[in-house]
Amino acid sequence: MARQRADMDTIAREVGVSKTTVYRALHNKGRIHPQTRERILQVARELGYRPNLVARSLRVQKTSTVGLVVVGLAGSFYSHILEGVDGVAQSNQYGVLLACSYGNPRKEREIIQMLLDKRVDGLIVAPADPEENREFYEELIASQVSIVLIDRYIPGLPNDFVATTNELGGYLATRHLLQLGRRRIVFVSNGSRERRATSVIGRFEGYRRALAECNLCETVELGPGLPDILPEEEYAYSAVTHYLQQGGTMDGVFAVNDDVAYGAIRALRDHGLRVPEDVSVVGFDNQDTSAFIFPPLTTVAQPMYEIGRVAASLLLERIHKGRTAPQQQVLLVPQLVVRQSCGAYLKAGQR
Amino acid sequence: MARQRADMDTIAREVGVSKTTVYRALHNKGRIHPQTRERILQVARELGYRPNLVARSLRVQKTSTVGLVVVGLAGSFYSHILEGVDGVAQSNQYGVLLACSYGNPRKEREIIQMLLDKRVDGLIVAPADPEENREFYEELIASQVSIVLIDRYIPGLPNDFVATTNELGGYLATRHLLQLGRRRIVFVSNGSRERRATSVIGRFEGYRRALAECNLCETVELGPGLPDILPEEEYAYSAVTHYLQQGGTMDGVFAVNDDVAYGAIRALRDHGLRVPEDVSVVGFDNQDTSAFIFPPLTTVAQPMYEIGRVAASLLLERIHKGRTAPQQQVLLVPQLVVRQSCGAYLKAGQR
DNA sequence: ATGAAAGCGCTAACAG
DNA sequence: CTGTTAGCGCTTTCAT
Repeated sequence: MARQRADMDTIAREVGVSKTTVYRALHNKGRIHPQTRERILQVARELGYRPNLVARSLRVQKTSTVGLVVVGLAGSFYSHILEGVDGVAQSNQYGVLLACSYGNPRKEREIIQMLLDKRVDGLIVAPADPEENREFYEELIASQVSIVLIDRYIPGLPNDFVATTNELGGYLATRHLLQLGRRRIVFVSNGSRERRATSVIGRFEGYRRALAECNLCETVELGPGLPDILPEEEYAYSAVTHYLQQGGTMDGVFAVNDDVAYGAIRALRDHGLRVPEDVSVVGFDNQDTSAFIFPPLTTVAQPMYEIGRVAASLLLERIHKGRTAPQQQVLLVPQLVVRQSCGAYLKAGQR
Repeated sequence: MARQRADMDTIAREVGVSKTTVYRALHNKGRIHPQTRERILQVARELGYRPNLVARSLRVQKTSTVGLVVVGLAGSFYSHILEGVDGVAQSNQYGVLLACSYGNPRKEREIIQMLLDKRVDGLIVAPADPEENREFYEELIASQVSIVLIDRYIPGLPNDFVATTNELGGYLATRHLLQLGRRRIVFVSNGSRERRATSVIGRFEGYRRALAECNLCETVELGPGLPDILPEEEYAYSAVTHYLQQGGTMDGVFAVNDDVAYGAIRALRDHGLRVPEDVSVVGFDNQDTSAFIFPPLTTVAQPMYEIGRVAASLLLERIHKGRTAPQQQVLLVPQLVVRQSCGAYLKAGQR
């Protein structure tokens, strides 16, 4: 809190009017003599007056600040969401208080508590776990905290949230592999905590549905049971390697996200398998650099910037309308981005 | 600002003591009868009391919040810095108000003004331009605002900042290319605004110095003069393509950052040149996925998380000590990460 | 058209 | 060991 600048009282004294009049001039509210107004504005400028927003916040019981809690910043995933939120916030004169839970539910609670103590007007959060903080969130909602969940949700919780239809994404990815003639398609996931996220569950369900449509009822999942190591790329590498060494076979991989896909591809290669000739791989998220890896990754793109934008808009709406507005659960549709890792072009004879 | 919860007055009334006593109990300060204390704490818990940090901020003239202004969130670059800042902030009970300037100096000023109006205790900013806001920053510093610049600085400004020794990075990258026998090495940059950033200038100087050491005095820069298009990868693609089409030649590329390197590599390939056989490429930043692109990118790694961490620590120090502490300009040393795009392994016969 | 006064919820100096 | 009082800088009601 640097430079002790002039406050409204100083201006009032300087001009010889009351604080109230200064207020009216500054906000152009109520009747005020144009000349008085001008004089006040003039002096305010000379003194370099700047409103003290914390004083205002205390008075009006509103901070014009939202809290944003994400699981992690690594990868381009939350970066884009952040940009979306930032955009809406800036154009509505809101501030964004950001903090990272690093996937830790306890830390998530502490962060939210802190944000609430700072009296943010609302919260956007990507919850680390669908169950562990359920009660906590129920209480928040019961006590009228404006909150919108993103990316993952907490089943049964009556709140706003916005995410991708992960089930559809998983379906599209898997169907694409099936259409390329792949029949032994494995699902590669990413650590036990993440595995419980609704986003991941959705992707898996889509995978299962696509298989079922081809009368393939056996799902194979690589990952569960392994120690949770990071980064996810390493986790996937060891999951796939382990499976291959046990004699497991596959001709298609649906990776729960692009990082996992990178790890899977490396494992496949190190095992002497070619991608996409021997095994087709599809990822999820369309990370910024997935177009540049080798082979360029076929993946499911989520409209991440849009998720941030919509979440922020929804939150502001909720803040303004309070409980009156109905809960909204916005699902954005993902898109399959076909590149080389699945072999579609190979198959099409374009190679 | 949801749920109107109990305040200190409510507790005081409930327990039958004064607000001051409640204060003492809550903060465990001054003499207070253990029993009174217990009773107060008990009631506070029952009422779900939570301190109102905005009221406290107003009173103590300190918000325990820092502002963080970055130029963009795309790519993993600022993500890691953000994590570093977030880490330090969290462990010191500070909040982080984040906003993005998108490289626009005017927006940068507006954001900072807003953060200052919100009375952040200090600022961490990656300035969009080294000149356009010079006066603005001079005024900030003159009015005692605690501020630490990151990544780029404003020459001649007496303030704290932390960045990488970009000159050294540029030197290491270029020397590596020279040691591989490359002699016609071009520098590929990224748009006119970015080109003015001190970080970019430093990299170029390092490039020049390395060349000079080999008695190569001709520097070749690709990019200047072209229309500023985004993403940078596209910009680099067209810069390199353009040069090649004009009959330009090269056997080495030092790209100002990894995104630019990706674009350069693609342009080279599309022109029938092989990387690294015909042209060696080195990037800068060591983006998360640079290990996965094809060929894996040789690049200069900046300790980004560390930059964020140090910047935040420095800022907190500055906030606490005010003007007394001397200005610190911390430079962190970058490291060359040798992968495949330069052909080092090729050369070493390890292929 | 302007002003007086109260109060948001907390901290802190001072008094007892 | 506890209470009284003032005040951070602003907004807002009520009065003039």
